[in-house]
Amino acid sequence: MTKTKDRGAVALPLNTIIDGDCIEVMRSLPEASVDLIFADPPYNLQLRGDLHRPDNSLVDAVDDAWDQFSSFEAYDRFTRDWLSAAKRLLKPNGAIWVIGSYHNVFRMGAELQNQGFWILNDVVWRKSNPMPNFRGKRLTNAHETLIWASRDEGAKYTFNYEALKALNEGIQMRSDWVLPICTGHERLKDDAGDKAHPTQKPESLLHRVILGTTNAGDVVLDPFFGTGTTGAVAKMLGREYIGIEREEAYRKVAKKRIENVRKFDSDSIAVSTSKRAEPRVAFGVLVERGMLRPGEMLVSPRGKTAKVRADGTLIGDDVKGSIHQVGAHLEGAPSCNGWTYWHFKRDGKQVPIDLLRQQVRAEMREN
Amino acid sequence: MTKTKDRGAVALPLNTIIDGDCIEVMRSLPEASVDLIFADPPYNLQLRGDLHRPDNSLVDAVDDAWDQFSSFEAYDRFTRDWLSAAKRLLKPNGAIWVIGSYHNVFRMGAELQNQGFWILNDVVWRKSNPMPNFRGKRLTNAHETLIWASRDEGAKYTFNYEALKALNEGIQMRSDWVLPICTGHERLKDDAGDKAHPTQKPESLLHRVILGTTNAGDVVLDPFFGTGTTGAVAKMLGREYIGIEREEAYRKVAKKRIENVRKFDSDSIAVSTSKRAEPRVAFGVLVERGMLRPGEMLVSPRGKTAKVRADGTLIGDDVKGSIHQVGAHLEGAPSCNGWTYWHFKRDGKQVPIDLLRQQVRAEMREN
DNA sequence: CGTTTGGTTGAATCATAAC
DNA sequence: CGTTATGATTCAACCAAAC
Repeated sequence: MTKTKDRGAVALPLNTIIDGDCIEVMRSLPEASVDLIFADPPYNLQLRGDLHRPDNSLVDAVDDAWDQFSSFEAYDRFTRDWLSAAKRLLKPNGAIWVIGSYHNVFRMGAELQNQGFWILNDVVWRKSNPMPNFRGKRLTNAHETLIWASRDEGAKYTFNYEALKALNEGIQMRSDWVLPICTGHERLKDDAGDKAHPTQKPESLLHRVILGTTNAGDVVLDPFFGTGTTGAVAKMLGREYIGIEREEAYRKVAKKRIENVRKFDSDSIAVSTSKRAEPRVAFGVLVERGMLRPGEMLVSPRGKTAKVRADGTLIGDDVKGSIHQVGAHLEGAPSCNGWTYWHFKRDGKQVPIDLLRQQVRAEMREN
Repeated sequence: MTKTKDRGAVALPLNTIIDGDCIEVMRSLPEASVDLIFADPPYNLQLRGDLHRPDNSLVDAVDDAWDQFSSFEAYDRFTRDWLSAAKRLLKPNGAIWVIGSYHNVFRMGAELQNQGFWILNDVVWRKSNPMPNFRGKRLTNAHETLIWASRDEGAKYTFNYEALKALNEGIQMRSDWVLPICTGHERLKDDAGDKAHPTQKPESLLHRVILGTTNAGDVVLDPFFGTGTTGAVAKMLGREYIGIEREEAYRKVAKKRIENVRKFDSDSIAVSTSKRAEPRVAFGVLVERGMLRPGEMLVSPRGKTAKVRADGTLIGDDVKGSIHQVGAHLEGAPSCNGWTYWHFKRDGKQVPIDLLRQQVRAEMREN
């Protein structure tokens, strides 16, 4: 899996997690060699005292040393340094994603502009299940903000418009994304059973970022690698990753995690480019949320099969397209409701995919 | 309707629209005299050329002179000046709302922090009907960002938690608000039938802001008044407004608009309040009034018991003190609300002692 | 085995009046 | 001003145990 790309004198260590401070490491890597950077830096939360829930339990806050800065000036200096090192690494048509909260995102956004990055969108991750405001003193902090920017104004950045549109019921993707926070089995635990990292991001978020703004084979670098969500999703989607992480415990967890990830096959990774492909339902969301996996086979009541692709389309023996199109073709029918036609296997039984849609709808209703 | 508030030498011109540059005007008004500022400054859009829809019609872009700045530095200087003038105007417990897009909001947010404002929330206005991205080159820009900040860290800002919770079907209000953009009858037209202002904000947005973060009678200032949405909603909700606007055409439209607005009656303006705003009642008063008798046993939901003493304290097996102290001790909790924790028996049923406090408060209101 | 219930938790700048 | 005491406050998701 590990390989390198030679860029003149220095090699680019692909699909590895580099130990060290991200600024120093980035400065040591060859310039103009990376297609996309995804960065989830410390938020500088500035929490004051303890916080208890109404039931008197204590909230496990982010109080790690790596999130502490002495002042806005110190945080700005840090931001300036890592962003300029990142810019140097990007190819001319490369792009960057950063994520943050109101504590730090305004400073990151301003510095991106100061350094000549060109903001393409700010994107709101609307959390379907945020932590409430326990004291009733403010609004529930229910979102985080991502900024997507190209290296320079006028850059020919990558944007898979049709793939994201397919993920969004055939309607063009908006700048607000409703996704659950990372919990349950996806949330990595340490040996003691506690969360391995206080701020692990959901794979669904990275799925959308990487699918939408890179091509297969692109190099994706994450300078604040943590537990390696970026690397795991990049590997699934057939992209090359480079992680930088200075905490040994995080590196260890990330390495093991990514080793267990299987790359989806090429058919599954291919995204829609046809303007005709306009699925009328958000089948792609099931894939994005991990309810169905790219490469997984769906079955019809009469035994026809088709394979799930990462952008929410299907591929059969001699046909590809939406769940409805593929179903109609296999049945020789003018139309077909893919939601009731296609089934997946769970515990030996065949279950219609419509069941999964109902689950998603239930979650969406709650917003 | 027009009136003034004297603050020493200079009068505060309430419910008027002041002609002039907002920085100069704000500097001329008395300091620490305003409860809330709502600011919708120029976004510095940096548009590059005309944009046409797929049907070749031309998009009517924001290309007004007031939105043009020569550089980020010029925009930052402008932001610094109007924000510092605004901060001077705010009462110690005052607060500010600003709204912007990714073009300017990061610079505003950073400058708010630089000047010592304390960010309380960033709020996403998620547009239910945004303009699509006609070129398919980016995500649909479907939201704008508001920042809510108090004048200083530690300020006792106004937040009508219960009112916003009621607006949200009984669930606490989140930081993402889904509201339609301003269209239809609400969208003001000029004499030629064109939109009177390119960026008129919906009244629903200001309704939520003003209802949630001011009290009736508070002074709300808008330094970029435009067509006066802030003034119109402030008047409806029984708040005093001050508008500053340098364009005569906007002032004229705003004045006429607000004259036609009727204030809601007092009952409609009153909002749900929290228990915190209710007068404090000493537990001993219940004993004093014979609602509970010394020697009577109180019971917790989980079966703990304590005895009422004549001085309004409780005594348990190995602890005595206030209803809160004894409850906290018996539960091993850092704190405990004795009013909801302790119950007395009436007709065989367990009733929380908070019911008795409500009776006392009802009697107090009648006097 | 399916369903219900109870417990836990998540990037959080989370109190205030009285003394 | 600091200290002490009162007392207000939660939503969705997941999981394990109970039924």
